[in-house]
Order: sequence, then C-alpha cells, then structure tokens
Amino acid sequence: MQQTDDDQAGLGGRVTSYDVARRAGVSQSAVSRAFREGASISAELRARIHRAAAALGYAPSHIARALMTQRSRLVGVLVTEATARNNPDILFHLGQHIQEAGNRMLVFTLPDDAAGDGILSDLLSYHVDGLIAATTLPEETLRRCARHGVPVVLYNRHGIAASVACDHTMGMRDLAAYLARTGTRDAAFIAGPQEAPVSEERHRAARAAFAEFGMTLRPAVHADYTHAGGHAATVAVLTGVAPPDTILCANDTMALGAIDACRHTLGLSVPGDVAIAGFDDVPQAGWPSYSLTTVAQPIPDLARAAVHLLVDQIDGRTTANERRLVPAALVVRASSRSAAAG
Amino acid sequence: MQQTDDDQAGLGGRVTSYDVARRAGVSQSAVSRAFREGASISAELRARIHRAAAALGYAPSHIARALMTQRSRLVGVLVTEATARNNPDILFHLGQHIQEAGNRMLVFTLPDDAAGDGILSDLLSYHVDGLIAATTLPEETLRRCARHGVPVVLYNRHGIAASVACDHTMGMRDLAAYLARTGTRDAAFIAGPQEAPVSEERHRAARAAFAEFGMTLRPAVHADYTHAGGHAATVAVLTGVAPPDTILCANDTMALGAIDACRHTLGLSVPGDVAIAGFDDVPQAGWPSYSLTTVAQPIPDLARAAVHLLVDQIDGRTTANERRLVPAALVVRASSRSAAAG
DNA sequence: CTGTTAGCGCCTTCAA
DNA sequence: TTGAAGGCGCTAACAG
Repeated sequence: MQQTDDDQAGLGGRVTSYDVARRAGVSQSAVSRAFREGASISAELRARIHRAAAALGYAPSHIARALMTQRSRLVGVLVTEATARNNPDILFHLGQHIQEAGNRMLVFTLPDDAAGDGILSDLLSYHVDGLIAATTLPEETLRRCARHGVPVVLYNRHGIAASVACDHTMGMRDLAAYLARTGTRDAAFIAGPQEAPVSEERHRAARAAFAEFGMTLRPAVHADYTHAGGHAATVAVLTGVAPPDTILCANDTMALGAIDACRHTLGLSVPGDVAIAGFDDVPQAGWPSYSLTTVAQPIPDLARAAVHLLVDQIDGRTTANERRLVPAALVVRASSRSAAAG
Repeated sequence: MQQTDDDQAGLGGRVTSYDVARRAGVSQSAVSRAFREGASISAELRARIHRAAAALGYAPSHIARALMTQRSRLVGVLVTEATARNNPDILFHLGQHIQEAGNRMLVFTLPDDAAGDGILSDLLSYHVDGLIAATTLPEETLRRCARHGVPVVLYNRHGIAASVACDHTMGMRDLAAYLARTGTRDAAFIAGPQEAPVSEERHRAARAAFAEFGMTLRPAVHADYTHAGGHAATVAVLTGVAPPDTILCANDTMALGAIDACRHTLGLSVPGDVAIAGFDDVPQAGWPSYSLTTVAQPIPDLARAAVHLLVDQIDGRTTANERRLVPAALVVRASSRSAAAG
C-alpha cells in the first residue's frame, strides 16, 4: 500500500477534511484532530484517518486553519535590494531558522532602505504572525504593528521594537586597537550610501574608536557598497595630496575593491604602501588573493537570535522590545600591517 | 485628516470588513467591493468606505479572500541550500518578478537537491498558486502537483512540467570553440557534487563540445561548488603526472579557487602555465584579481521567464509544459590564453 | 474519545 | 448600484 497514492483526487478540486471524513466514516472534527499534535484521538482512529487522507492526497489547509486560529505560521521578512544582493546569507539563515520553528518565510523586497512604509497593509493582509525587518521602518509603522498585535524584530537597526544587532562598537574598537598597534596614524573611511544605517553605525563606532587610540579618521567618502564603488573611492582618496596610511571600509566588498584599486590600478602594495580593512568577513575576504583584515559579522547568530526573539513574542513569552547585541570578531589577515612591524 | 490614523484600532483585535461597514453605514458587501478592482460600486461610496477603512486601519484579509477565491497569491519557491548560498541572485530576481506580478514569494529551503519530496503536502497546505522549483522533484511529485492543479516551473531542470533553463549546450560550445582557438588541447573538468543536475548538464555539454573541436576532456573530478573545493581539486589535478593545459570548472566559484591554487599554492601563472575557465559570471569573476573567462548565466532573464511562464499557467493562458531555453554568453577575460597566442 | 454546532473574514450568488 | 444570505475549509466550544 502506497503511502501517497492519491489516485482518487479529481483534477483541480481541492480535497477537504469533509472528503476524508466521509471516506473514513468519521466526522470532520475527527479528521481535524487526526492532523493536530496532542489532540484527543485514539491511535487507531488517527491511523484510519491518515490512511484515508493518504489515499485521497489530502493535506490540511493552512489558510482555513489560519482563519480560525489567528495564526498563519507566516513570518514576513523585509529586506532591501542591497541586502538581498550583498548579504544573501542573511536571507538564507533567517529562512532556515524560520522553517525550523515550524513557520514559513514570506519575503518582501524593497527598493531601498526607506521604503518600508506602504508595505504595512500588505503585511497585515497576509496575516503574518510576526515581522523581521532588515530595513528602516518609520516609527509610525512600528507603532501600528504594535497596535495590530504584530510583533517586530529589527535586524541591525534600532527603533521602538525588539532588535538584534551586531556589536559594531566593540568590533570597531578591536579593529582600531589592532590598527593602532600596527602603525596606523591617519586613515580614510569609505562609507556606504548616505543614510545607510549600518554604514552610519560603523562610521560612528570607527570615529569613537579612532579617537580613543589617538588616530586620525578623515571625513567619510561615500560609495555604494559595491566593489566598483570601493575601487573608485580608493583611487580618489589615494591620488590626493598626502594620502592616508590606511583605508577602512564600511563593508568587505568595497574593501576588496580598494585592494584591487591599489594593486591593479595604482600599483601600490597592500599593506606595504597602505593598509586596508573591511567589515563583514564575507567568504571572499578569506581568499588568498585578498586576505582581507576585517571584523566578522556573526550572521548565523544574528539570524538565530532574530527568529528566537520573534517566536518568543509570537508565543506570548513576551520579551517585548528586547535588544540583543551579538559580538563581532576581529579577523586579522594580510591586508593590514603585521604586529611585528608596529 | 491623516490617511492612516487608525487610532480606533483596539489592541490585538483584527479590524474586519464588518467594522468598516458599520462605521461607514453600509453593508459588508459594499466594503468588499470597495477593495476590489472593477467591482460595481459608485466612486462616492468607495471613497466613503476607504475613509472609514483608513480611520480604522483596515486591510482586507488575503487569507479569508484566498479561501473564497481559491487564489492565495502565494508562489512557492523551492531552492537548495547550495543554490541559496552560491547563487543568491536567483532568489532575489525571482522575488522581484513575483512581487511585480502581484504575488508573494514563499521560500522553501531544502537541505539538498533530492529532498523535494515530502514538501508537497506543505505546499498544498499553504494553497500556493504555483511553484518554481530550482531543485529536483520526483516525477511522482510533479504528477501530483498537476493532479492538484498546481502549476510548476522547473528552474534549470527538466521534467514533466514547464521549465526554463540556461542554454548550457550553446554556452559550452562557444567556450570550447574559443579554447580550441587559443591553444587548449587537454583539459581537466572540475565538477560539482555528484548528481548535481546543473553540473551534470554542463559536463555533458562540455564533453560534446570538446569532442567536436578535437580536444581531450579528462574524466570529471568532483568537488563541492566552493572555492576551497576548487582549490583542492586543482592542486590534485596539477600535481599529477602530465598535467592538463586547461582547467574547466562547473561553476565560477570553483574556478576562482583554481586560480588561487595556481598562483598562491602552486606558483603557476594563469593563463601562462594553465588556462582556467568557469561558468556563471558571478561578480567576482570580473574583479581584476581574477579576470576569469566564463560563460554568463542570464539569471535575470531566467527569473523573468520562470515567473511569466508560471503566471501564464496560473491565469489559465495555459502554456503547459512549455520549455524555454535562455542563451548564455561567453565572457572572455584574462584567465584564458588570448586569441593572438592561438 | 467522538460527534454536533457555530463561526473565523471574506466573496459570491441572488433580489431589490 | 446596493443589501441579504450562504459558504470557502477548518477549529473551538460543547454535548454525549
């Protein structure tokens, strides 16, 4: 006997619990119970119903269930286009944990970081049980989520909601301490796009840390988070008068572009002529052609924390507005000067 | 008057069409019509209802609507862990087009390519209107989808369903022709994991093309699609007796690992000592540290085609089981010998 | 443990 | 054009 020989299923028509009930000679509630954990039903009856269901190719409807239970098991995930492209791992890890918690990930891609506004009614339409936002949400939107009972977790953002974030402050401090020890005195900062919150936070952290260790950090040069952007900004910075001894980038991809600019366009040696550091620890940072010194953003931990925080709120173990800071780890590689030289 | 001052919304309770109806002094059906395109309703009434809805923070429920209309506006997307990590752009572009078509993307991540089996009942539970699968689905599963009226589009796969795929055959042929002109005689092939369909297809295409141009293609060495895997396989291949003059990889990431293996581990020059080529044209392939000769997989086109094919089926413009082949473009860079040298 | 009854929020006939 | 009644597929409250 096949477990799934749903030969009977007519074309098109959805198989309902009613159909299964008739075939098994029981009530609809029995079918409902047979497909719910810990429902009051005898093992025998459940088995019989499952057999009938398999024969019919029946699967309980999450949609109808959601209508009754007020739980859709849908988690909305908001990402910007830039995040989806530059840090795809975020989406992947969030998806993993969301699935493990028995939910599904509904992805909303926004063109840019400030567009999270009009999306709210859409979110509500789909009855998402909760929301993880790696985009900037207006306070007004967050308040409305709260009013509608939709828990929100902000990813690498702050606001009037729970949040998880990489500890940029400590990460930058560790990096700055290391650079200070290895001869950096005067560094340029290549930032992401204007108003990119993560870039701003890293910049703020860098300014504080550089000041603490008595190094100069020049005003930020803005680029667009891409390799090409980092490349161009680096050329601009290094061809000016009195070039800096170090270039710090708001993300790895731009730092990789900076390295390529030095070696392939400007004929400079890294770290001989200029030290370069990034932030993220993307896979390419570890490849031998680059060996980029950087700070590892713990994406798997961030994703896990985000989902757990959200699920806790959904389940009413209300850790509302909890803020979780996940440590970032300095990764020293060859693009910065070695300690011996300091 | 604020457009969205849903001050009235009590905490928790969902605002229903009934609430809006009462506030506007109309029937529920009127509210329903006010939120549907082309419904029979006066502009005046619609405006009044929209005002009441805005004041209440009402958004129509897709869940309840789906139950009636049998259209969830949910598109399921199946990807393997490997795809989600190595080719994240796929997910991004699919999401874009799915959203543009007025739907939402429900992501199902599978551990490996052969696990698409038990997922079906889950898919049905969520009433997905259709399915885009970048994983291998058993014929049985595809048949059941058809029986249940769920259209499927296979992404870079073939089966008894509609499909879109990169034209690996032509792409490989162009690459082989170029390599033949530039001195390749004897090449190694570094494949992806055993049974990875895309890798197998590229391998098959490579064998045919190499034979056509009278070059030797050695038996495939299997790696895992990663940089480290490509690196290791390359070291193994090139330290044997009679190393090949060219290394062809089933994807770019491994080819990048191959280049690093040559330059940084084996002290060989690329393409001087050995030419290297990949497939995909990931962003890194164009970075000056690599300049990888490769074949561009047209991901944006593939994604668009996949979504359009699916939407056509959902809407009953039934182009069932249509197969779309999207051309791939040879991208010549510095990791292969130049034409002049041939 | 099992069946009956009501209703989740909406869309769809049908009358008016 | 508008309103009233029924039902999409399921679960929750109650009876037995």
